[in-house]
Amino acid sequence: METRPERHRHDHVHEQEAQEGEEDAAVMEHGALSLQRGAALFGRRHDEEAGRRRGEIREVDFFSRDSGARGQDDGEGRGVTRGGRDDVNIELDLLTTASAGEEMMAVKNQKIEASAVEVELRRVVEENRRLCGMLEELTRSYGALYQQLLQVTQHRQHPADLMINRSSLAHTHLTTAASHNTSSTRQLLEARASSTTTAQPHAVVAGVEDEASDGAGEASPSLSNGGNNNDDADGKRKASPDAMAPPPRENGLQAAASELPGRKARVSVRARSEAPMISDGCQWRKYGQKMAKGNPCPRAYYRCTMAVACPVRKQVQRCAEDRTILVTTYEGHHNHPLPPAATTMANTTSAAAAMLLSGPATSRDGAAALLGHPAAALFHHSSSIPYASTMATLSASAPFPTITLDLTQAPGGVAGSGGLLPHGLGLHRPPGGIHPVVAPAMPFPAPSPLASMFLPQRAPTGPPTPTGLVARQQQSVMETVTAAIAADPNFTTALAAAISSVMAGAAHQAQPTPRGNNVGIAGDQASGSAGAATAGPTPTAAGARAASGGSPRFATQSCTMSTT
DNA sequence: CGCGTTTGACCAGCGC
DNA sequence: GCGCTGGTCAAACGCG
Repeated sequence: METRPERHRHDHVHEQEAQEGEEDAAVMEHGALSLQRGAALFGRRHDEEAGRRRGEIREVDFFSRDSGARGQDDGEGRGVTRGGRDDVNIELDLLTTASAGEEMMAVKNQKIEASAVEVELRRVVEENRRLCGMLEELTRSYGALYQQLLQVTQHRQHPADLMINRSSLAHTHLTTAASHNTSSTRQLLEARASSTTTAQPHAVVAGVEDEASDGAGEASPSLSNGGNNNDDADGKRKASPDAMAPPPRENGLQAAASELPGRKARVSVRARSEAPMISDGCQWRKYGQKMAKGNPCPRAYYRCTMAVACPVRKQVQRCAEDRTILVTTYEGHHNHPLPPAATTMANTTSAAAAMLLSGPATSRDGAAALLGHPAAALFHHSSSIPYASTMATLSASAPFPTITLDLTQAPGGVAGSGGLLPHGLGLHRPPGGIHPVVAPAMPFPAPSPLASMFLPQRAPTGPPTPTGLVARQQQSVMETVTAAIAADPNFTTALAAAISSVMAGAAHQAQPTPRGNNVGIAGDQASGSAGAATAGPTPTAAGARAASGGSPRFATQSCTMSTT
């Protein structure tokens, strides 16, 4: 930092020297950048050397024997590095003048060497950065594979639950370089494909595959599968972009998906927010608004506009019971590259949907069904999630399987829409208020990183609130969590990893980690969605649109997952 | 003028 | 078959 000005001065000086013909051709050949950097390094090195020799040489007639250029150079360097100690600088230059020819050559050689070292340093730094990235990716892939191994183990213990999270597997295939040797995984995929005749969430599976194809081909329109799956009535959208989507692949899963059009997964996020919009990294266009039955607040319909034919849609509606709760429902899978923030959310929702549909949810047996889900097994297996001992949901007659991430429950068991039992055992009542469910509780530091994922991008009015500051302070934790989620399409797995990470991070940051936050499975009929997420409109859409820049208060400090 | 929102109309699914 | 509801379309409108 402090040497930067000095470096610039040296660069400037040496450029002048070059222009004045005092630099030989050898130095000039290194180009301006190398020359300058090398000169800068040399300047420091030279100063140090001069300092070591300080006291050995006492002559003071440098200026009288050197060129004007050198004098200028010395003067520049002296000002910065020596703090105005002219004697020191003089000694340095005196040393140079003692043996003018040889010293000049030595200096230039040192400059060349310094520039070479600099270049090498930069190269190494770049390589190190690249390796770090690779290591991170490998770590993520390893974690994903490990969690999937746990799932496989669990599946073998429970043959009835042979439903495999195809999405996570596919994702792993895409993201892990060493995935080509996961024969067991492929076997499981085969088994799953052959078992599509069972009452499985085909729509979700198809959507998952779509996500996989996304990973394979970024802008692959194959996501149209997701669109088909998501469209409960394909014929109803003759003119819609979804209808333009290619037909389902010959894959049996796809065919099965088309056979069960109503089986489309949704992921709903309930967040307590006074802000009209929440940020999920995507761009949305409102295409409709309806008054939903039993809710005075209108429901807004949004479509992803990041791609022409992106099938992802989302619904935004405020909770009838508590209008401070914003329910955002995602549906479908993006067929285009997403920005990191959007990718995180998309992966999260897709993974949640995959988990939901990959389980025996069709039985609608409630708790038993979800308890049999491999994801639930993960919770059981995870020693870092002491409260995740139960996954239950009561039967909900929702037309679509929906998994709800409830971020509205406050720490300490104070719930926004539903109460929390001691130790985080939550009783979540969906907006519809029809199906209370027992939700497993999970410790979360406050504010919840998951909630932070939905940090609002706009606020109706007013300056950033303290909550926003807190959120920024914990951005690193957020990033850790979101990265963990994004790394694994299996939402439950990722969530477990995220929670563990958060807990560790919270301890590291010496931040309080109240255990009032929960992650549970519950029935929610009010919302659902899958895909990417973003801003949510409010009943006051116009005001919401106009408002921006603020940081609405997010009291979301817990996460409850509910499924229907 | 282009883009996004609003809003009434239309369509399909579902229950009675 | 009818009505209700959810979801979507598309013309009208507003804003920058």
